[in-house]
Amino acid sequence: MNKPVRLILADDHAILREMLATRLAQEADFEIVAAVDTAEAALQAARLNAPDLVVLDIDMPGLSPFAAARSIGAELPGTRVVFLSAFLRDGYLQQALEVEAAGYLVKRESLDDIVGGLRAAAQGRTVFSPAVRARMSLVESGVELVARPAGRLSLLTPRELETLRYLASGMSRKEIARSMEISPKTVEQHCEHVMAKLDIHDRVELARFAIREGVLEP
Amino acid sequence: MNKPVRLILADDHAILREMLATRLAQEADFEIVAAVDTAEAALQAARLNAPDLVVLDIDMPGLSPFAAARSIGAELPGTRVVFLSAFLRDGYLQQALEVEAAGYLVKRESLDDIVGGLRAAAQGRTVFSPAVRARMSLVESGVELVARPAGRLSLLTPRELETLRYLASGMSRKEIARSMEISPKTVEQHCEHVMAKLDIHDRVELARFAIREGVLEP
DNA sequence: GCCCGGTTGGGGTATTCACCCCATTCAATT
DNA sequence: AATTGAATGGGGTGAATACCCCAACCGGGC
Repeated sequence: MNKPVRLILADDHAILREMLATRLAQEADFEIVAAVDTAEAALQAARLNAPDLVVLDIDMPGLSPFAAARSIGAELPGTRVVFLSAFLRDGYLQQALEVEAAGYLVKRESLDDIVGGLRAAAQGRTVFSPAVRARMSLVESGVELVARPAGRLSLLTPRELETLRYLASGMSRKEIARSMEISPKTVEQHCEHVMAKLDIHDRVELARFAIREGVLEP
Repeated sequence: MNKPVRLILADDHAILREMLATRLAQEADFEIVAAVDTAEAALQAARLNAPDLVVLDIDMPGLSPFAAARSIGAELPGTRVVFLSAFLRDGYLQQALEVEAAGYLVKRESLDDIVGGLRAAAQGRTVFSPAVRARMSLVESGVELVARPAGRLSLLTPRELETLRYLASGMSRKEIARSMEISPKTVEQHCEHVMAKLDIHDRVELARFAIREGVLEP
């Protein structure tokens, strides 16, 4: 009989956290050493317990789960991190790859698949949900997915960022041109650069990106 | 011994849905008649089974859970609806009150509290998470929430609201048509009605409106 | 019965958008 | 001096959008 996988579970949704902890505790090869509701608490618990696996929900307030994962990776060589999120976002995926996560699972996945994924991750494999893998192959076949530490916003030049704000606020190119005192054609040029750099192909996605990044109020 | 509470569970996160179904099935007084991943499927299942309780996650793609709740309320007098969401938003709360929901629980609540809340809702009580109640008293001590004049969202028909969610998520009319299984022309028609009713004239403003109103994630 | 709103479709048009091509200027680096 | 990147412009194309017209069906209410 192998030693059980000692794991820490971090999710701010108590209902999910408690149920998943209960479920994993029923598995003979899992041992929950902590179940917490912030990335910071997960980091502290990891330092104390040096677990085999840390499961981090991405959508938690407070300390960035990616920052916590980076610290864990630096301080605890024997501890692997698997991300769990309700959403599949390029920004999440990029950061997960950047911190060399052991996996990225989405919550629409079935329970058995997730438990199986965690088991595989504990055994040293790198696990991604099918939807995540699909997104990865799409991206690498098109534009390269190069890790950018400061977020994709830093790819933009000042003028492009300014254009993004106007674009995401819903203005037409003509209106933006008047506001920026340049030609509509130049606005269009900036617009194309922004979209290419962010791998976004329509204005609605652009607006949602801007809102998520905090450069624009909803 | 009372008859068990027959309930339908709708959440697009399979992991949450399956675990909660398992947990409720262990309770002697609950009986799961369906566990689905869209509001539409929940509505159909409710029509077939006339359950005592329908638990609807709010953050699901497709048919608005509030529209589904309205239909259930109109067609099935004996069926009560409890909303479950990761987020507490005024827009959600307002719509939940509008459709006379039996409750609004947030996922940061502990499992026992949520199970207890569902039990209380099945017994006829109206249940709100503590955070939701706090928000309600805050709001009603200031401005009226329910009688808010800015309920422009209520101007939309169910089908228009559903279209709005797709529109604001960035999909083209063709894609929406496929998702809704209607002609692109009808999507366009709904789109025009939505824009006219909301006095909005482009998709970016539509997306920001949807995000502000809580019908869509950023 | 009759009307009306909701839903479903189609036609047409002008505008805008996304995406390619291209050139020029200018400052900063190499 | 040469090059690179940013910013400024223009042309053109195909698709999507916003907005107008119209009709049919159906269900509920007056």
